Amino acid sequence: MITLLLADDQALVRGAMAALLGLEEDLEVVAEVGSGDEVLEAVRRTRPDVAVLDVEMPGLDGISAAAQVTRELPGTRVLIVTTFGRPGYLRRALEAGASGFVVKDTPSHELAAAVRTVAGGGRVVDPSLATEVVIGGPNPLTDRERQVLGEALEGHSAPAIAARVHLSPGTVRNHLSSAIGKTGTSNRVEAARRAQDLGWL
Amino acid sequence: MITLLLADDQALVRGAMAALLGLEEDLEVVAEVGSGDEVLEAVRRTRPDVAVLDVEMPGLDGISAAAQVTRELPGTRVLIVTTFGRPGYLRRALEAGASGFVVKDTPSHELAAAVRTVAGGGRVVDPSLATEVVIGGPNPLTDRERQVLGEALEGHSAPAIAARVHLSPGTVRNHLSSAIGKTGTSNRVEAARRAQDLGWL
DNA sequence: TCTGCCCCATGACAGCTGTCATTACGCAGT
DNA sequence: ACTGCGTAATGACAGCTGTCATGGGGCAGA
Repeated sequence: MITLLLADDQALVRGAMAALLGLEEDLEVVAEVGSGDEVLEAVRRTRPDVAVLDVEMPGLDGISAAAQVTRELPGTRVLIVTTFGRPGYLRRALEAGASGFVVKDTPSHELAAAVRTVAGGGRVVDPSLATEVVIGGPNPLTDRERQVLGEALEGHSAPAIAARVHLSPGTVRNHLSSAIGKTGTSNRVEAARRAQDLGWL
Repeated sequence: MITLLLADDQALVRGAMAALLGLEEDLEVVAEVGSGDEVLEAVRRTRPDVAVLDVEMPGLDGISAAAQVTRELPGTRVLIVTTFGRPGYLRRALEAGASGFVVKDTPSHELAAAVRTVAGGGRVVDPSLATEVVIGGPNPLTDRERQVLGEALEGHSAPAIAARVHLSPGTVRNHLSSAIGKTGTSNRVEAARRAQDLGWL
């Protein structure tokens, strides 16, 4: 019997996945949580074979939670299940020690198969994303560029961003200009969107 | 026996919801589709009692699909299930003839209850969103403002938007300025985000 | 040590942005 | 007929944006 923990902020989706996996003879959902902050505690308590984590969650995101779990309780393997198939997510998930990465577009019957593979010590990776990771290469943005781009995503102006991160407006614009160049876009909004799509934020 | 159609672009979520609802004695999933374009055809073919539709789907969105269904086959009632609890979505869903509106944050066991209520001719509406609709009031944006704001959301500049919608750059800026005023924001990016959150796009 | 990279900053430039006043047309409702 | 609204356009203004050149400091690797 393979025991499972499910983490997804959308209660309906979480419950539905529990129902889906509960139909399998050899799988048992032993814990469900709705935020990344609760994952570690629940894993400590229930010691599941596999933790199925969503990336987008309030509080701690699924990838950070995966890092916690693989560091403290390596007996529990991690399978990341996410809405957004961003190459950067996959890279970061694997760096965090996740054993599998599946997008929510995949057929539902493959989820149980992925869980079994991961539980058996294997790895499951979306093939189309894997190729994108190879093509896309590593994240070229510096820390400051990411930070400033993240603020720009909210719609703040350069002077506003400067005040928030304690820099001069001119420096903010330099970082933005650099990020625009690296993303191959022509303004901060496009740059922020592209960076997010590639998982560079 | 209540028959159901499920529409959600994420196969995993769709399958999981089918599993969840399939556990209920009195419910039966008779059709599953992954895009809004397929909804009407599937409803015509299977004549379900309730169509459970996601809003965010490729092609035709869930609300437009709901309008098609309630117009052509009023015997099938529509329950909208969405990730984003935007007030404007609720308003538009009800205008489109939907009988229920549920966000994916709601507990999974309530979904079956919502389905039964809708099937019985009742209405299900998320109470917190209902109050927001009352407070928020109707969409104040004009057609042009929505159109221009939608382009701005993509990160296009005023001259670029002007070329796309066949207007003068000055006129585009006038519409944007007006939209910024109506949303109570201070630039086009914030305005577009706010408008989207309120379901005004 | 020297090179390279990241960081921070300034100044200058052309171009874009948000606002306002003003004009004009068409199309409703009164 | 008159008013109001949406649409479209222009011109002007201050301020913001993206780019470039240039300077400096720190910190790693060769």
